[in-house]
Amino acid sequence: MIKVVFFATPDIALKSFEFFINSSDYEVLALVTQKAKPTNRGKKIIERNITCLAKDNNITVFEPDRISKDIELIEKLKSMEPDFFVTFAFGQILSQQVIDIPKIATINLHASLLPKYRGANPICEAIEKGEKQTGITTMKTVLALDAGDICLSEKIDIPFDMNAIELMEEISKQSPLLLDKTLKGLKNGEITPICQKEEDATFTKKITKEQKVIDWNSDAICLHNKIRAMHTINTNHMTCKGKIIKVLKTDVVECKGNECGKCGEIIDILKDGVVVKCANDALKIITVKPEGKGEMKACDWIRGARVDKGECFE
RNA sequence: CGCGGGGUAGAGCAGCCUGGUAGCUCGUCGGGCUCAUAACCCGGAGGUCGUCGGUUCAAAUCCGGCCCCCGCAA
Repeated sequence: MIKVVFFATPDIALKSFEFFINSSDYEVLALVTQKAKPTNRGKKIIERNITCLAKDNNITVFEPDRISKDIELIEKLKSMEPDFFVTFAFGQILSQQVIDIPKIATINLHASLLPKYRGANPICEAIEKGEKQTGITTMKTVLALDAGDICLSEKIDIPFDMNAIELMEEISKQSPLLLDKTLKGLKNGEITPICQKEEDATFTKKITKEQKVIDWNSDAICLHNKIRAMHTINTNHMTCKGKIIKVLKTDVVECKGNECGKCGEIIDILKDGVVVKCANDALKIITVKPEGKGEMKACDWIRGARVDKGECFE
């Protein structure tokens, strides 16, 4: 039995955590996660799915404010004598003291093909940059962000219409196997971690509020990438008649010349979408979510909103 | 008690303020026009107006309770 402490917070790590719990090769000693914060409307505190899963399986849950400074917790973890620490979207930075606790190694799974897209936001940014492929990488955790020696990686294709949620699901699905192979490989000495080429490293940035607003003076392809990158997590929006309209799904439509309209203008209403002129080509809006409403087809929305061809989005 | 929008036909909405015949754009079904069509014309079906109660001669509309969905902010 390989003894593991799992460090994770959001749902993307859920399947991996579940894998460790259910596998007879592993013993999950504890889950370390971020404290649940008041979220949603009202001020309800909703327990995270991963915490529920741990509790359902009688696994100890730790929710430190800052693990590196929690001496009591560090001592507890030491006394558990783990073989591995596995971190996957944990959300806190570990100190060297914590990294050194497990007998074999502290391993991190990162959602990109390192050394590209290091940092907090690799999934969205890979899509936004129009990448046709990304992946997941396991590495030995070091103090510098996502800079540890690489154990294994797995490539994942990004089709033209894939959004961030779908990519996350794919990553979530493929992660357990990669973690399994990594841990067993390291334990048996079959894996020799390879250091990253620092010169190839790129870093992702946090998403800002301004990035969420659709700028119709961009190229259609850029907007398409941006919208699927931000899908549901940090959805892009536009304004129409003073209301916020979130844009969930789009496609790029060829548009010859610049005579067909100005940027942001609705140039066509089709059965399956609303076509809006961009700097280059046009964007077909397929699915939207208006302020206060649920997700709906763009053509359904435009029917009820009484907006016509020729009008502009801001 | 964080702020706010909403629940009306299969879909998206209007109507509510100022109670009195269930409306619009689509879809669907039938028919017509057409070489043809996602276009056009004619006709039809389809709604306990979220739910419970109150006021009233009369409630989608006014009043109160409850349920559900969503946006912002964090």
